[in-house]
Amino acid sequence: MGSVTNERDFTARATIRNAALGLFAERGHDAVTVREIAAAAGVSPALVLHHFGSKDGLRVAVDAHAAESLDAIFAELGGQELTEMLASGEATTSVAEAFVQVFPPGSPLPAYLRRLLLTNDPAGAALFGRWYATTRGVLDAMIESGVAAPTEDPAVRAAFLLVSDLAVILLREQIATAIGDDPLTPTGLARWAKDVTAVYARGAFATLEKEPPS
Amino acid sequence: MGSVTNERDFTARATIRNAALGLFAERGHDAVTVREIAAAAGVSPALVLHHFGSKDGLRVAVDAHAAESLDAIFAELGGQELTEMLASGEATTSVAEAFVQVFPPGSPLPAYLRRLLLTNDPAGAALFGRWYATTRGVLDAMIESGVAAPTEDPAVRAAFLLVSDLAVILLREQIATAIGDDPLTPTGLARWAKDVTAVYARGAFATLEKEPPS
DNA sequence: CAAGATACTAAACAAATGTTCAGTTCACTA
DNA sequence: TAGTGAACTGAACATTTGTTTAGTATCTTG
Repeated sequence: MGSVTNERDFTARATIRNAALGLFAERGHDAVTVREIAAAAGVSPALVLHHFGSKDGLRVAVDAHAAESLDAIFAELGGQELTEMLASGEATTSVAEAFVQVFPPGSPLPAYLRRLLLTNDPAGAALFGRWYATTRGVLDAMIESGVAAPTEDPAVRAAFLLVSDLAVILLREQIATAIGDDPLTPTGLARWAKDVTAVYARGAFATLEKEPPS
Repeated sequence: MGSVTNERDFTARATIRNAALGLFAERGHDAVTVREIAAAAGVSPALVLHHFGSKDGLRVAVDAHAAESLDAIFAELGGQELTEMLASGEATTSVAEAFVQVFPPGSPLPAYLRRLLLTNDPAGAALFGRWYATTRGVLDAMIESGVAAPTEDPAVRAAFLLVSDLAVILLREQIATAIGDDPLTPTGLARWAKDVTAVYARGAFATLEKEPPS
């Protein structure tokens, strides 16, 4: 339970939590009132407090729910697909790609992930910590199997790869206006992944050792 | 005027604006009250409204001031230093590096840049737009002069380079706990820049043409 | 120096906010 | 069926919020 694509929980508690997730993601915790959440969920403001104790309790519940959903996506990357990817040699270890494949277009989770990582609350820090550990493990495995290039500082390398990937989600809107495609759509992601893969494969500086063939 | 390192404006208006800048950066616009800003600036709450009309007017003024300071930093990168960098071949076109060199350790501007880029207000979008245009120009110049590798999609390439750089500032705290060094200190940045430069120079995947020696 | 504007404050106000409480409906079970 | 507890609501409460207003000090300028 807890998947985002098929949400089968229609209890009032879940409805409230989902309404809060959407509003929190769009406008931030402090800018959203309990009354707005209640109205969006179609219940009375008192019921929100009845189920979650306080507005902050609701925030904690939404954080946990969002973190669980987000972890489910990331787990796919670090888990099963790693073997396939190592075998095929394809580099599809991208959080952004997983987002596009799993989430419906209007999902509030990308925007909520943004809030989660930017507000200094422990839920965001814990999420990043787990994702970093997974990234580090994948990177080590890739290096050992000869897919990824070795590096003197694998801690920084793993952080750079993760962070560059998350930046697509964090700066989604800005990237969209800059390149003319939303990077969290199949079309935009295809453009993005192609060029980023080129950088990861050959770098971004002109190769000084070899002269370019043309 | 408007530099951050030497702030010579000691008028009450500037004091209030700077106090608001710090509080906004640390806790977000909505979580900070006019009374807190007034207390931090050592003035009465009414004076805040007297100078800026409303709390939202203060936010706009702080946004403009922060954007001006941030633009001043970025302008150095895209402007004068570009020529030197192209001549020397060194790759120091990093916003993060400029931050470390220019800002005092406890500067609120990195955190405020974070808020600026995450809240969908026009000031952040405009800032990113300017920086993207500059990055794009620098990239084109680097490609033409043979420093940077050509790419089929320079719009995406420029966005990726800018966004990967900004991510260091956006995810500063998370990176710090992950790698054990604050990337916005000279020590941490040195580690970061070294490995990122390696990726930009040689990529992150193992080169497939040559078999690994082991 | 006179006077007008500007900087500044204390106090109060109206609206909004999180929260509480008494009471009602509903579901399940003994 | 009677009853017990949970789900749920409407209304009120206390506090906090941004803002206003009236008045005082301070500075500038003729």
